[in-house]
Amino acid sequence: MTVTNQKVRRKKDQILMSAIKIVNERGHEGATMEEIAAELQMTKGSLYYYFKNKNDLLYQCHHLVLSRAIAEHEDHLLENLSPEQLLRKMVSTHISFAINEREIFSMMIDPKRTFDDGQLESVLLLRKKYAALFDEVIRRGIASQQFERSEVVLVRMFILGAMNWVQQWFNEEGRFNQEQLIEEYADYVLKLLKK
Amino acid sequence: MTVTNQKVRRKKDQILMSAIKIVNERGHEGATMEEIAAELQMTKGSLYYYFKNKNDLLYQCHHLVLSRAIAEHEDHLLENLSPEQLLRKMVSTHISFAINEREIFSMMIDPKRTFDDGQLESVLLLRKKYAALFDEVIRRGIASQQFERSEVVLVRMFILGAMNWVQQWFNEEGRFNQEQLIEEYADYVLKLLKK
Amino acid sequence: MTVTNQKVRRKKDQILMSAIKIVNERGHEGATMEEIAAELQMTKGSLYYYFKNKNDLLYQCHHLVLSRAIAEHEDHLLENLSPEQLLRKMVSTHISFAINEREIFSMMIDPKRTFDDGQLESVLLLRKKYAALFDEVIRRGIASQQFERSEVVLVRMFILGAMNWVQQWFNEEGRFNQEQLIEEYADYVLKLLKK
Amino acid sequence: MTVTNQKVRRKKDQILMSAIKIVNERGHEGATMEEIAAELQMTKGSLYYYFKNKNDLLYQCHHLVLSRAIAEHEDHLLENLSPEQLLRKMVSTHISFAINEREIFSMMIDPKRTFDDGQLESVLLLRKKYAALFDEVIRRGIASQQFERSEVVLVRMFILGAMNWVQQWFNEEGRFNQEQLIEEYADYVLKLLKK
DNA sequence: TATGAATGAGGGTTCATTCAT
DNA sequence: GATGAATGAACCCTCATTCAT
Repeated sequence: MTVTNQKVRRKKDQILMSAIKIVNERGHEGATMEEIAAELQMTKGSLYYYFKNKNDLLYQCHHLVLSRAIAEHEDHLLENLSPEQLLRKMVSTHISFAINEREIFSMMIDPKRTFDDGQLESVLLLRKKYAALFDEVIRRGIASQQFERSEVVLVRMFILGAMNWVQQWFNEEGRFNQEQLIEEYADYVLKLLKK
Repeated sequence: MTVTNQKVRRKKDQILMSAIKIVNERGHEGATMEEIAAELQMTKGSLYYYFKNKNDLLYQCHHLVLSRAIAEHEDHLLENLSPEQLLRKMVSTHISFAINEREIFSMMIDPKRTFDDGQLESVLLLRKKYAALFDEVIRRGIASQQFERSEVVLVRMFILGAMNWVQQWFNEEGRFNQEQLIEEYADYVLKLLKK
Repeated sequence: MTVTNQKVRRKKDQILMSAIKIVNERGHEGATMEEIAAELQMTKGSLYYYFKNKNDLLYQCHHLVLSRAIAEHEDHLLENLSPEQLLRKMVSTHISFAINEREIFSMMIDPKRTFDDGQLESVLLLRKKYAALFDEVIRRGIASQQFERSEVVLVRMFILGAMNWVQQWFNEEGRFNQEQLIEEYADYVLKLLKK
Repeated sequence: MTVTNQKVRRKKDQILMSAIKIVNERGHEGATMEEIAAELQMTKGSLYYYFKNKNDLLYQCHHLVLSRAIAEHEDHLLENLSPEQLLRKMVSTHISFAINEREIFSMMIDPKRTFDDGQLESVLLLRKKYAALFDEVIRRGIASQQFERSEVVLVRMFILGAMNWVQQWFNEEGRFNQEQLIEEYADYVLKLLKK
């Protein structure tokens, strides 16, 4: 990759981070190209040098986020842990993303109304991949007879939903800190799954 | 209340129903005053006779839906059921609302972005009341030693999150229908809570 | 037709005239909705109450103009004149339109790049109708053996082109006035056609 | 001229050819500097090394095309042909340009809208020269008593208009090909002029 | 009460143009 | 000579809101 491409890549990433921040503050309809640009002391027009249009920008935000989370989960999968240990790590990763990269993760909501066909396909693929990681662990647990047989897809949805919701209310100053929250939630998840 | 006021009240309700429908279809940013009015064969301008502005209309939609859900839960609470039976009913009510009043209900997700201060206070109050209903049942279960001791607030958040998330993916044509979904989810909830 | 519809109709016509004027001065790409509105002391946004978008406005301009010209030609056709007399009248009408309603007529130029499929079809139909009026007269002349046999379509194109071009250069203060021009051009046309 | 200047000259010509092509495809408002540059695997910015601005580029396109057409006509004038033969050749040249250099040639239609004062003067001069070539032939024909006496300017306008119009409708796939069209049109022109 | 009509602020997008490197 | 990057003005269009009737 040329030096130039690296610079473009870095700039694109900056814009993405800026966009993610604004979108999270204002919602993806409330976020304007103007604001996203202003965050980086650029002008609206400049964004179009890097992204085809607002939708494209939004799409790439989404893509970036999901990719990172997937990568982290995949690292865990390579570590050769028991299903329970593995799942605890994944819960931790997921909730950490949801809280600490709140801006990023909250974009998981409602792609169907936002993206066009080409983008949607790609996003849906990535989401499927993300979900599959959890399904995989759950299936391992069932196979090793540590987890109860169940509708894997449904229980995974249940768990992901519970964890995603954390962003809506979690607040560092509240009664629980992040670690406690994660531990507690991991317990819930395992109680749900184990025999 | 005068006859006139009754008529106004009735019209307001019609508008709310129309608004709820459109908002559920298009999202609250995608819904336009034009469409909401058209649904009732009115014109945009007329809406402003009944509601101060779009925000006010949206707020009252939200209020209405949340109130109804609360009322339904409260009915269950009066029925003198076991904590388990009660919770199953509440899960059913909640998920039904989440699916059928998709968008309006999901305004719960981020009211701070939508409502102004006066409205926000009222909404937050209603939400607190809503949450308290679940806490109440959980506490009853713990008191009767059917449910395990736990951080009531945390586990309630976990459960509500799991159920809210349903709107993101549930689809009538999928592998599970609404009833099956509810039953399964109720099982999960109870597995989580019971000793 | 209701009174209201009449008022809308009249307003629409005003806007069309305004649009025609601006488009003629600036070209249809150079003409902005802003300017068209300003001409009538309206605001940009108001135009969208009457027309779906710029393209629609442009389309209706075009349609209006052609319809009027067609109507005038059709009046002549009913008058029971000899092909030569008829053609002289049509030349007069066409050139008059081209000069006096310059703004209007110059829109006949290049619809393919401006209109979308639905509009294009309608415009093309109207143009075909317009052309057919001339073809009809030419055919009558040939049938009555006053005009020479020829490729009707081609010779009609030749004639219309010659007349349309007048708008590009004619100028009231020039060596010829409008009447002289029309008479001379009618002579050319007939010289071209007659045996 | 230095070697460098020659290279610049050659590059300028390449750009002009590219611009002419794009303008002919997209119209002079639809053509973007980006596209023109892309055609030559250059970047937008580079064009500004060779041309002051888009208008300048357009102007030079126009100038080039018009000059070529004039040159071609002048070649014919040197060939010592009869007025009729000469005119046929000129009709052929003109129509060929009108069709093949569609957009550039049709800038002839309204230069006042496109060019600034300095450019306009030059263009108008060139056009006058162009028209004069036709007038010359017509006068020769009248002088040699082959053509009928007439208002030379008017009849020339008539003829040029008829030929320019060809761009509006001619289409390679139509009933007539370019050669047939030219022959037929030449016949019309001569029928118009000859005694 | 209801509406037709108008408004204006603002958003997304395009593109000619500039300029440091 | 050439380019990458940025700019900003302008444009089309949407929509909540207003107000006279």
